[in-house]
Amino acid sequence: MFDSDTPPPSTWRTAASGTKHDILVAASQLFWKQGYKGTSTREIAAQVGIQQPSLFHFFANKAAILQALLAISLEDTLLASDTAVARSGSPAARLHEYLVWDLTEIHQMPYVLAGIHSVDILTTPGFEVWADKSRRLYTNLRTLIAQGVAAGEFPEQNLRLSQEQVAWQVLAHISFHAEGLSTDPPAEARAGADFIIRGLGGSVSAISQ
Amino acid sequence: MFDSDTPPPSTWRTAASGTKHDILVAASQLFWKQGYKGTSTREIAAQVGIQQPSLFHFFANKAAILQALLAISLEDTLLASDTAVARSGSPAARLHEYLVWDLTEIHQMPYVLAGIHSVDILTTPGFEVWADKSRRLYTNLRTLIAQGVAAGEFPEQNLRLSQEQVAWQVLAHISFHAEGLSTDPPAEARAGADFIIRGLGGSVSAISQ
DNA sequence: GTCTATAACCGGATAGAC
DNA sequence: GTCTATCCGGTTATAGAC
Repeated sequence: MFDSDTPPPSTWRTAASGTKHDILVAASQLFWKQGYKGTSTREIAAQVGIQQPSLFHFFANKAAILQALLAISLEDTLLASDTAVARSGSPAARLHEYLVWDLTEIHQMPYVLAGIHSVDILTTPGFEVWADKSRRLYTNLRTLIAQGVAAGEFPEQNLRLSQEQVAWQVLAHISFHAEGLSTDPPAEARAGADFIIRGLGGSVSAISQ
Repeated sequence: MFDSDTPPPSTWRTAASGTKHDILVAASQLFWKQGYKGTSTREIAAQVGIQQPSLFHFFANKAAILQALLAISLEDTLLASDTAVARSGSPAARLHEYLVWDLTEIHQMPYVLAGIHSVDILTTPGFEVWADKSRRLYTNLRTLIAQGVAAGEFPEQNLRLSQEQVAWQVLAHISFHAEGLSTDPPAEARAGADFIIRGLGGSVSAISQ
């Protein structure tokens, strides 16, 4: 996906310790299990081992925690998908490579970045930036699939449905990982990318690893 | 999936009108968009056009609304998956047939049955019945895939991961339908089932429709 | 940077009239 | 069957001490 000298900026690797980091990890797990609105700031604080008002020393309000997680979830991912769209060569191979990268990230990061992309969150006033990034990410997915169709690697299909299918496959992996079911992350990332390429009607064996 | 003289019992078709039905439709849409905890009984009532306390004439409490939706979501589906597992013949064909039936139901029913199977709901005290049905449904999915592997229709794979992939594909279709993006439900149900069979490593063309 | 105390608000649910 | 009025517990956020 990236040349060895140009890795993607890793937002979450830079803040890998400290109370602020602990809050984000705890919040992401609780948002995944219970949803954003369903998680109280008391629960987050309890998980971290501090009192509820202490959260507001690190984040202005509850929504700021959510926005930090959206940044981690969307910024690198959008960048990587931009790169995948712009590059030349087999679209199916580029999509596969992007997916392996994304699913590998999911297995490596301490956050559980599901439950923060729901309809109501992205339509909340003040979240237009994230709604826009989310929309651009999904547009990139459709573009990659369309390129694959044009190249004869995928059959004709409903691009909007295919986009939804790909996006929800990623959520399947987040959930699988968060439930502690992962035993061989690289193998599972590959299995996830393979599943999607095959599902879209492509051939995995045609992609040179 | 079923002989023409033995259709599955349709829990949701029997209560297709009235205020109680309207409450379930409104609640399912809001639970999908905002989650169970994130949806207030006042919002549900407003959507139906009644005052909040009037809800409690039809349902003992908020959880009873959720349980009614879980019944609609799980009972027929579990029954259909039991049948798919028990029948003889090609496992891939039986899985495909079950998926087409399930995805077609999703497109026909007035409810949006996502957002009610989250971890925290199924682990709530008093919800053991639904947790059990959910577990049995997922076991059936794994069994069908394992049968397909044994029959040589699918390659060896991580059954737990495959189960997760199949389950989340169904959620992709619920979301696609709920967003009003559906234009040709039968075609989309088939496309969804095909995607999964191919994703699992099976051949769609080998399945006689 | 973390705490206690508390303000202001919103949640589910009940009582009882009509 | 639907309403108004209301209780009570939980929620976010602030004030201010240490």
